[in-house]
Amino acid sequence: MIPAAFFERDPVSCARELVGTKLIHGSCSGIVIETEAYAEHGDEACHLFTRPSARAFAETHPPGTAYVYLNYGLHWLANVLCKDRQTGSSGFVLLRALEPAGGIPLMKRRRKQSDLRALCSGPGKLAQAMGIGKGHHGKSYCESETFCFRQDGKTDIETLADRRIGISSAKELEWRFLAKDHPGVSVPFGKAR
DNA sequence: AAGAAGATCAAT
DNA sequence: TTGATCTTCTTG
Repeated sequence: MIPAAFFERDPVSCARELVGTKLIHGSCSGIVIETEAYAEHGDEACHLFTRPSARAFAETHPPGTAYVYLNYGLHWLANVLCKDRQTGSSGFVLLRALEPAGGIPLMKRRRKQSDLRALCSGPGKLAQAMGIGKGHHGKSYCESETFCFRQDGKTDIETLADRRIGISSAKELEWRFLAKDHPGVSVPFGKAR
């Protein structure tokens, strides 16, 4: 499994390098094909800028912890907490899309959706398909083989940087990372508004 | 106490 | 393009 030391860096590096790894939860797994970085400093879109509760969370949890929250009252979104060893500053990596790998029948049931392409092609869909929700908030991705990242994903992926999706501030930062030409991403390269 | 905004998704 | 649905934060 990827150790907590991996997340003791800035969130942009973590987000970029998570692309191509494999996310595991129980019997389900998928190759990470899209992520976004959110940083404590210089990023007004980050919850660490807008939400006191997120700052408290970052202070009381170690790097590699899941930060899971409900968005629009409907969708759970899964993040990983990062803390730079050098600077001490924090950030999050939002998991935005996977290429389904294992446990696909269960993912289809959770999503009520049989089209492989539509299973994990967005942060809300990904969390729903993988069964990640409220109960995972505060759990470490680095302590159990049944909830973690592994390096046995894909090594031949070319990763591109692009603007982030669905935010109203700090739109110019190219902190979304996606697998080049992959059909399973939430929004194709260059189509972010 | 009440209002607004929000890292989305599926249906129209 | 819109409605669904609720938590968090801000304002009064």
